[in-house]
Amino acid sequence: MEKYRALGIKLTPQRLAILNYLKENKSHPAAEDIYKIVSKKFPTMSFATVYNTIEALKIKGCVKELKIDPAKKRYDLDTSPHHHFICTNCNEIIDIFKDFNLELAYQMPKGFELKGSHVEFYGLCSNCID
Amino acid sequence: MEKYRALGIKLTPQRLAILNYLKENKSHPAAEDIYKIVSKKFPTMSFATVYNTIEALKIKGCVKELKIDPAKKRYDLDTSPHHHFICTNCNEIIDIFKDFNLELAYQMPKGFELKGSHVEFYGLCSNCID
DNA sequence: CTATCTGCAAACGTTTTGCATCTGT
DNA sequence: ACAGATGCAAAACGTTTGCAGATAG
Repeated sequence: MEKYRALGIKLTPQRLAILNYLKENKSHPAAEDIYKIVSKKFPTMSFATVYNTIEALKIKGCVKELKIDPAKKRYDLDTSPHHHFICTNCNEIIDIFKDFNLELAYQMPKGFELKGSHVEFYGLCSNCID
Repeated sequence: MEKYRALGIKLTPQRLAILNYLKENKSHPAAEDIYKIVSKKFPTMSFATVYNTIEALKIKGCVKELKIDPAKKRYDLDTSPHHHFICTNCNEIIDIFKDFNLELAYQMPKGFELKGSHVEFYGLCSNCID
């Protein structure tokens, strides 16, 4: 937690609750998921605070925004490079930690600067397969 | 064009213009881009028609919806399997035709059914690199 | 002829914003 | 003390919907 303070992020009780939720929850929640849970503890909390906190974390590079779910942005506290599987039925996202060396496998055209890559696997998760 | 009629899609003048635009334009346009251009020819055309046409094409598998741009859905008339590079500055998307054999490279956990994958490369395009 | 499409406007869900008040450092 | 956060409500944005009238096949 000192890590965040050192980055110049003010640690309000609401923010601590959001951070705790993100740490304990690897389901890559959307803003609404965060709001639903954290507002149980802070009933007056608003969406603005959720978005504001995420924005602050994003700027400091402490949160990644996932583009995998077209309906809403989802967030990942784990900023280490990894990939994702998304269930086309229930939209559950699971992490995939494996390096596919794609930057080596593909040579960009001249004049482009390749910074990274992300693989999205899709299919059915074990809950949806029956 | 007969291809679409055969699929049971009615080819109205608006739809023909949308299809032509998508065919001639490989920039993976969003609904608004389509609307802006096609409504020059059909000034009374509405967004509903753009979305309706895209929906019809999607259902028939003639268009893919890209999740690469978090701000808005973008569409691709090329439904053959391929990947994308997105410029983190201007959001230009370019096609990458190469098979990385990712389905073979990664074994999903038991109980999951892997259907496919998509790689998103990101970085700076040649226009934004200076 | 009729199933389907168009165009308009209103509704929707998510995200952003303005602003007065409050609070962590 | 004060930069920056909160909470509220309104607005913005892309997308979806309902419906009356029009049209492709």
